[in-house]
Amino acid sequence: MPVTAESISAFAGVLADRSRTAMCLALLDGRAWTAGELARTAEVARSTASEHISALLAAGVVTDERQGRHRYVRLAGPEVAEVIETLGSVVGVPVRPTSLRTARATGRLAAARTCYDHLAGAWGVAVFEGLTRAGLLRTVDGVVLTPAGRAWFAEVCAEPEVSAPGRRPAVRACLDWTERRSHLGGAAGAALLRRGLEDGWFLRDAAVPRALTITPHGRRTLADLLGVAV
DNA sequence: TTAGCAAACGAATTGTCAAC
DNA sequence: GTTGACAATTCGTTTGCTAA
Repeated sequence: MPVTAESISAFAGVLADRSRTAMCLALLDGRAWTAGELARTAEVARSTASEHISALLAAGVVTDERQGRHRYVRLAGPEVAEVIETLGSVVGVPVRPTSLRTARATGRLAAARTCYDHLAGAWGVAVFEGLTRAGLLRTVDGVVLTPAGRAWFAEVCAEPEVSAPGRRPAVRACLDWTERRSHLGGAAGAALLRRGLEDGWFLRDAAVPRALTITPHGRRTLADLLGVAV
């Protein structure tokens, strides 16, 4: 489909609403949410949420899947997640926390979080820079995986297809809205987060959606592999 | 001041699931 | 098969904002 002023403004127009943006921010965790969960997150009635979800579906921002009486909604893909994350970095004026709970949640998200299916926050940026320092990524004229980087991901993440030709780029520099620097997106970023969760480097924070906790084992592993410390 | 529009809400309806 | 609970959707109405 050709990119036109109309198609871009239609996409942006759908995001230009506080409730729909709140839903998209929740969906950045990469999970599928029910309409009811999204309604609670956006602090609107279920009926209103249903209308918003229809608008997001029509614009191609999200996809849905019906399972019984539930309707599961997720972001249409990592490209959409990166657009939202990048928007956040552009407008990311620091918000003064209104409570201790908000301050803690903001701090945890800034330290480490998921950006759809890859690692973001201070740890995400540190990993990106560690990969670059180690010569596994080259960041001149865009971001590419070096031959050493391909071998590294095949060994560490046990996923040789990270660099295989496909629809999704192997690596992407995704602008981090809290750090204002790049973290690792693309297939390699997703593989690294998957590996980290499977191996217990990171734990999902039950209290703060999208937030991740770096375990002592994760700190040691990332320090050994990439010389990364935050 | 008024008309038009978008967002939000609540009530009613529909569909699904689980227990009996 | 029936019934109650729950989730999602539709529809009509209200509210607030903006432009004329």
